[in-house]
Amino acid sequence: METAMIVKVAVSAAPYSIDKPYDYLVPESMMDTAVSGVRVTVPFGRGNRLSEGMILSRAEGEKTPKLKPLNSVLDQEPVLDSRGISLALWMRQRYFCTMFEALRVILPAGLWYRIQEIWHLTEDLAPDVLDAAASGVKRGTAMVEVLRSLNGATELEKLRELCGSETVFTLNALQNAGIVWRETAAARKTADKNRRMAELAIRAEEALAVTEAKKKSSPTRSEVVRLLAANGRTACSELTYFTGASTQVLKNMEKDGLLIFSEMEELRVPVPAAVEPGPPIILNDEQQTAFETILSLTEPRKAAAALLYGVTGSGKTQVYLRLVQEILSMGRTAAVLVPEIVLTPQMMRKFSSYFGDNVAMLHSGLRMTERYDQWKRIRRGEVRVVLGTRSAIFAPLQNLGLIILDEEQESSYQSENAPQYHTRDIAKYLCARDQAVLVLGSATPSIETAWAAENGTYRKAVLRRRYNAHSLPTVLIADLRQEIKAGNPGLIGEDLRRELTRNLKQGEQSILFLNRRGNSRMLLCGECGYVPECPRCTAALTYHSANKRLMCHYCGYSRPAPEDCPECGGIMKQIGTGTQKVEEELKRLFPETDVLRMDADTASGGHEKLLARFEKERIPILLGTQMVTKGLDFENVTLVGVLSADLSLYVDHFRAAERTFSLLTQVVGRAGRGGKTGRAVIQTYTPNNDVIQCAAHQDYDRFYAGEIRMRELRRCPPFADLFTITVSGLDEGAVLRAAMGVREVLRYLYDGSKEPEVLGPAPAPVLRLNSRYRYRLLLVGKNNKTTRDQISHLLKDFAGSRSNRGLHISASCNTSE
DNA sequence: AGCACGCCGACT
DNA sequence: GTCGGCGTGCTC
Repeated sequence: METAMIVKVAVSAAPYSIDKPYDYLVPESMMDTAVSGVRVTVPFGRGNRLSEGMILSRAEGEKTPKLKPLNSVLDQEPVLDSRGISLALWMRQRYFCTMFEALRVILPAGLWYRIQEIWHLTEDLAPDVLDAAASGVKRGTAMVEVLRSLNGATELEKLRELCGSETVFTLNALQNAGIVWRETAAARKTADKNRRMAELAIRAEEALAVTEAKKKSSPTRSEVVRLLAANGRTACSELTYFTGASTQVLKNMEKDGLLIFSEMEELRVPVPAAVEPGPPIILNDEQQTAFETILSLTEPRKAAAALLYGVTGSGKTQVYLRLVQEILSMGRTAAVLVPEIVLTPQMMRKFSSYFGDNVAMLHSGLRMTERYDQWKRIRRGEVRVVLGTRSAIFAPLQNLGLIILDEEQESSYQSENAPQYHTRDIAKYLCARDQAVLVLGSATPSIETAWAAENGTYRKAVLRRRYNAHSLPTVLIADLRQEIKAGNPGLIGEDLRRELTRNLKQGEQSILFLNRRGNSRMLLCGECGYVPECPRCTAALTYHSANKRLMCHYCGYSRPAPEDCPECGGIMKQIGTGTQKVEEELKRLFPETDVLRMDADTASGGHEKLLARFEKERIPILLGTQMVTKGLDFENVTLVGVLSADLSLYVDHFRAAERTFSLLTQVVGRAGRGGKTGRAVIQTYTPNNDVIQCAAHQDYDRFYAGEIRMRELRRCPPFADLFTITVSGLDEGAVLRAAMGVREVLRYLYDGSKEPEVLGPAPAPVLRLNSRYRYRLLLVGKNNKTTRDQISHLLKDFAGSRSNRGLHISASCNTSE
């Protein structure tokens, strides 16, 4: 038996159904560098296409003919240790993703490479010799022509676009004949889409002349040129937003000599100014007790978790700071996670004032390179505290002693795209691994966390006193049904109007909150009722006033808003209860008053700026969606209005009540944080609803008592887990049939057992997304290894079956939506 | 998924 | 005869 050095590799090209460690030979030249935790490129599949991979382990083994050698080693030293590899393995079975998908979220984006295959014509061959040889290969002559037109070398993807599906076959045949050769390059992904700029390549008048002449056939080009002529150099992302031109359109325009691209350095994220070291932290008795309770968990060096239940304004941050100080003094490290860091500047300031260079801030605003640098600093042990959002949980801290999840109930802790990990799960895993303490902080804990604290799984520490001891706001529940009876169909009822008037008179500021995501405003034909819909999704297009375009919030499709109805020629009207509509109503009611609107439409310029304006210029009314609820802390705000509390309450999701309660409680807590007592007005059509009542009284305990009963009754978390299995594809009938097939498999599997229960298939909330129909099945049971393994098998079987060609299947557990 | 192989019918 | 369609099986 001949032996050789063999490595096990997680291959990125392997989809879920065939994901496993693949064995590769280590060539002599890579003997020193090909160790576990380094990334490699490997030939994979029949065509030996190059794929990225990561070495998981290495050992001497039998040399079988099947084994292929590694192609190259990408890292000089490992980017992941064995514990990181174990984490990826754990995520793989927990989130139904491939090993490589897990690795992709664990490592910082700036570290990743983009594999390029560049094909060259053999340079030293005379053209006629080359042609003669190419004519012997199927489609060879055409391929050679294409390559010649591209100066003899180009990327595989480009050739694919131009030559179709048989490209790889033809190239391989040409390569065997010595006519072309393949270069593979692994380029660092540095291009950030926001930094790519475009400008006109020729004089504006010339460019306009060209495109205006062809305006009929290529209106988008004409739009792009007009915008560039008016604005000069513009970011490609903006061009896309304002004109609807795809990247392909822009690329083609470059090719035709109309545009040139350039890269612009993104603005540097301001380095937190050197802050004065903070004064010693003095805790009040309640905080001290909470601090000691949690600290006592660190002593036996056994993994443990605590819920820090602290009402708004009770000073949770002070407790966090003290805990981190203690952990550092023990020689260990700490991670502090927040839902959205740009909204917690006070927290960032505090952490830098107490921990200085010892703390690394990780948030989405960082440039990829900056993020990568922070990662390197953490890895080298130069940083011992990390403060950041969701993905900061993967910061490579050594000797971890403490993880804090602030506002642990926030849905932003769950990733929206595969793998749909929840930061809390990862934190639990890491704490168990490192015998660290997990602190879940919240004024409105998730029901699962509160349950675990109730039954003793978590310790519980409580802060019930508001820090500055000012009283709770006076809350008024306004009954919108009365408004309708009184013939006022508007969005702002009498009570709210009265309170607003009072605030305006007193020169105090107000915040109005529209309990709805984003800004949804549609166009509707006033005559025939036609509503423009997305051609790719089952969704109405929303109207954006900033660019006067209709856009799809799901897939990004956009087109110019028509003035007349394309069906009947009638005049198009704007409808929807978005913030813009509220703004108009406010203008009617208070014509003299400034209103600052903050939503998805206006926030592109950065909401910090808007918030700063609100505070500085003392603009009387701030109107916004979800984002106005978080972290706002303004002395002069004495009135908060919730326009329609029902909007998020009657949603078909087991978390609807929890979210609404949390949202309303936070909003109400915004009022009167200065010396003055605040007021809150909650408008609703169901004033007797328990959730709204509890939120109005800031009564979490009562809310919890009611909700936990409901969860048990309905078999929702924490009493059962909800697995969602989604089947998608282009043909609705095929998707539905396949989903029914999956149901049969599950029914058969669980026949006779009480659990798990199988529900569905039902259409997804957005049935068609990006031209794909989606049907879902629900599995109600316990998220344990057995069930996960069964689902995993099901997914693999499904993907492996011929009859499911063109269909896709995925699974997730307890996810939002 | 992505690719090659191989087996058939419709053309030069 | 050969081109290209699609069904089938494999990925170290």
